[in-house]
Amino acid sequence: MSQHRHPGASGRAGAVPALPDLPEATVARLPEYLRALHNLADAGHETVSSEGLSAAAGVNSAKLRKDLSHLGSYGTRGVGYDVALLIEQIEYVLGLTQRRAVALVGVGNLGHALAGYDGFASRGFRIAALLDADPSRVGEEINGLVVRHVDELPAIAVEESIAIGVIATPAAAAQRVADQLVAVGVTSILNFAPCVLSVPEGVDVRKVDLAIELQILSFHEHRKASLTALPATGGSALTALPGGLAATDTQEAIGT
Amino acid sequence: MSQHRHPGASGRAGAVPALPDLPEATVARLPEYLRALHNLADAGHETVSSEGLSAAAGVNSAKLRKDLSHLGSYGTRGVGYDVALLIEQIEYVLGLTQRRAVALVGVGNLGHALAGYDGFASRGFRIAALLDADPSRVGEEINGLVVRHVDELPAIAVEESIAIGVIATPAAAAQRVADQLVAVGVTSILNFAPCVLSVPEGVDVRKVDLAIELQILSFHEHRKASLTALPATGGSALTALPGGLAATDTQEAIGT
DNA sequence: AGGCGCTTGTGAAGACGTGCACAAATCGCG
DNA sequence: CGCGATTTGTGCACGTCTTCACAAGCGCCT
Repeated sequence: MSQHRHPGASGRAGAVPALPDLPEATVARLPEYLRALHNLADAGHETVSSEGLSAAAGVNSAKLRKDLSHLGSYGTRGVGYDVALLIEQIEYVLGLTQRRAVALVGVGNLGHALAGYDGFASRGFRIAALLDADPSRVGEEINGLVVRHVDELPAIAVEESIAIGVIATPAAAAQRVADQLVAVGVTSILNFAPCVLSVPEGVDVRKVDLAIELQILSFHEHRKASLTALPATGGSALTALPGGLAATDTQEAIGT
Repeated sequence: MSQHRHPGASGRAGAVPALPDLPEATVARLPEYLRALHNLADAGHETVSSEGLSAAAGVNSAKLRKDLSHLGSYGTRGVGYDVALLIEQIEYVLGLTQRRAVALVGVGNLGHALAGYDGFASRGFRIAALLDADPSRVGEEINGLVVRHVDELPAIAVEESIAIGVIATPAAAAQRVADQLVAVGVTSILNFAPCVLSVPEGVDVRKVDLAIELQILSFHEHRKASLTALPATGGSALTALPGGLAATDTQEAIGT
């Protein structure tokens, strides 16, 4: 790409696209901010303070300001952030200005649901292909897309320009699919199969395991149960917990 | 930490086993270890070294040892860990020794898939109720369970002892459902709706947002693209990256 | 124009997580 | 019985993330 002017332009002579290498923790929160911003925009807000936005996104306001400061100074002191401008900025940084094609492999139970999930399209992704290794599933039409055989992947990768692969197969098949995706040049994979994937350097894999989330909750349940079973150390032990139970990823008691 | 207290048989000597408050990062990895251990057990292994297990789980071996050390000393120097014993220990700590009842609210696209997902049952969870607010969906049978109206929640919470609530509704309905779950005593919620939930203190909420995962991958795609587009500053900039691209949560190039 | 209230952006400190490197411990074998 | 090979458990240093607290900047009102 040549000079990719930021959406909002905003001067800064010939500034490079200059994706500042954001902290990973910040990157993980940007989509949340983006969603909150869209909600605010729909509600008619033109500007929002860090306090307001952080509340809508469920994070600490200082954290939000620091996160946003990493992508440049797009706020106005005494006023807040311009909602529309911030949306453009975040979408640019996240690479959402171009609609990315997603190949979904495995149209079983979960794959079916993913194929019909609205959230993808509304966030700038386009499911470009549905694939499965089971011949009996090939040909089925889901949500306007016909399921094709996974061996057609090379051809499909040429037709559509696949940017991201989603694996929703059983664990036993996941590694093979990953290899096939990598072979056709896919460098980002979202893995729903409960297994570890081995991929060459430069390929990013994110994993989502629904059962793991439940197990983490189970731990906290177990822990809470064992705590309430202890009448000792005064009731304060339970009510005075500042945020000790709070998990890194777990949103906690926000109050109203 | 000298006296090993086995989950099942151990004598529950008045005092609660006193779950050592594990670092949250450790808790999040335990389920992964558990899965790897089950695989090893199925493959006939009786013991496993930290090196072997960490490879199977896709983590650093030192990290694994430190994680396991938090739950006590269950390894044997020079030998490794007893697979069966470690499975018991982790399952105990995670509270999986008792099968927990899960209420799934929202049987739309995603809810349907979750209702049919094998991974829950095989990990010690039991979907005890399917609920929906849409009367036209009530009565439908999915995987042997009949969908009931969400207003029946109080009754159901008494019948079954619901430990965890799963929200798979549209975002607009999620907060109301969360309130209903909290009202019947649920203190752990897994939220698939793309919104922030507000819950009272002591209630744990974990969120899974499929679109967010894709957006994070999109960022890395965008970043990789902008890097390869820059021939300047010597090729070293690209090849010399030690692990700079590596994401905290993203598994990276494990090589073979 | 000047002051005042509000909000951003950031320095600094602390909490947390990670990974190296090594001492301690165990087994098997001669 | 002792020795070496092996592997766990952990002290320590380093990097990342979070949070507080506050100066700098902006707009509005008088």
